Amino acid sequence: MKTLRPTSTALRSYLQRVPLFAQCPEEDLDRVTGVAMLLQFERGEHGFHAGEKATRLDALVSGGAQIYRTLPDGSAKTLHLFSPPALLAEAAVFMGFPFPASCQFTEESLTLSFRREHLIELVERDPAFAWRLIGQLYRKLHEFTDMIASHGQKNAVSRVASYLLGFVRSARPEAPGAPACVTLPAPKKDIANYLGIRPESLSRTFAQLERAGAILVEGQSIRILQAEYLENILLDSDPAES
Amino acid sequence: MKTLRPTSTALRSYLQRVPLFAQCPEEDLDRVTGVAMLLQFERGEHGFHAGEKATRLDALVSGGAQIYRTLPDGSAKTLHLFSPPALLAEAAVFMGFPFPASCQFTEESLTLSFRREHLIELVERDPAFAWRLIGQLYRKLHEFTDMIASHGQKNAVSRVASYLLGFVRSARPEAPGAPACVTLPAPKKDIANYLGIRPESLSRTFAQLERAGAILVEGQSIRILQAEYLENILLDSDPAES
DNA sequence: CGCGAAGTTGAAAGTTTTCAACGAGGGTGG
DNA sequence: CCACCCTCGTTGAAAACTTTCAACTTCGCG
Repeated sequence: MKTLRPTSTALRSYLQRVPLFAQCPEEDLDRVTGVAMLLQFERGEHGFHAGEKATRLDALVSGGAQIYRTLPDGSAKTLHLFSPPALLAEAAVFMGFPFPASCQFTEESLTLSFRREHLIELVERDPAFAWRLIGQLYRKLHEFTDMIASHGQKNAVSRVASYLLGFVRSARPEAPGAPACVTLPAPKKDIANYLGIRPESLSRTFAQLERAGAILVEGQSIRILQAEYLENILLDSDPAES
Repeated sequence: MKTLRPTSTALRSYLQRVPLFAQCPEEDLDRVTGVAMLLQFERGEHGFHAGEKATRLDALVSGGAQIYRTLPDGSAKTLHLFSPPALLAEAAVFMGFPFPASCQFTEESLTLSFRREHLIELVERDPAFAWRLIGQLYRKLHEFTDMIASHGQKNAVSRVASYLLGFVRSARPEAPGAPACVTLPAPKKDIANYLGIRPESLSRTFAQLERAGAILVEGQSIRILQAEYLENILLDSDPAES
């Protein structure tokens, strides 16, 4: 981890992309800019470990990160894959609790970080900030809801289809007919872990969807040729029917 | 759904068992008691449906409820199984958003319910209340985290063991050596759905654990004879080893 | 008493995991 | 600059597991 020394205006432009701060009044932004730090992490480095007391809030502004938990048998389960902009473990930080899971950067990353006490001060000064925070937590709860529902899908193909469509839906003010292009937020082995399947199964599933002409895999980026095909997989496990 | 007319003191005693209100100052409790309703739901009845605007907060005080989502293919996935006392969809209510999932009572149940506007008023009057709310959301997030990690477990036996141990750990100020007794919060088919397996698989898994002498199944209640055995399943998929 | 839902059990079918081998890419050191 | 090594990804075949389908039992309730 390295602490960078950016200009104040650079900090400010990063700050405006972070969900929780985006709608803050100018006055708060000024105050926050003064206490923000810009940190750099290398690929594989940890942001925090499960059990540590939360004292700092990291906002991912570039790169990628994953939240994972170590299971009793020693293996790791990825709970969340983050692409910027994203807040990492905001709930634990605000409550001052130990982190319930660990955070590792899947690529070289930059975070905008704040010490806990500064944030608490901010909440107490601005009641609307508390509501924004609650809104963020709601959003995260909602994401987990989606994730658990996805994991409920019977077979690997459905889970992968569901995962890919998640990207198509979220980032799409573009041409509706054009083939959307998705860049995976982490190496495929991590994606597989997140989806609850083995890397081999993910590979086979991609190959299968590629043979069907639904997608085109080019390293870490995937072109969605027939979103319709993927949707049919979710509707019924036989996409050829419709 | 039926609206009951309990005495004010009865309401008050229910209220004190609800997490969010338990630590409220007397003054707030008085105010809340005045606007609380006691509702009765029959088994199978819905508390709310996905997509409806959240206007009322239900706190489960007796019975049981499940939160589920309908998947694209028409099947339902149980996201949460609640035993009293529990808050149902508090985040959606406070944010005034549509419910992201549906709520159905798995047994005849009683809820202590509040209209949204009354709660908003309460938050604005008492800033500490907002923190309690954030704490609740944190707890729920944490639960989801556990749940996703559990679902990551490879085989059905591990998931069931993990599920059972969850009860043992949470409700256990009792004798450490004595066999703990768990009452399932819903019919087995719903438990199976929640665990992401088929009812048949759950049945077989229970039978298997019973043959091993780890548990004793008596209808909806399960006696844990060897918690140690279950823990070993999680440590390594071969409990006989240790 | 009898119906219907819930639960149990068996056997076959279908998926995923596991194990193993191999190829491609990136980074390091000679 | 190239050889080497290690990780990641891919592919095949066998093993393990869960689901599916079907029949049967149990339980609760009208």
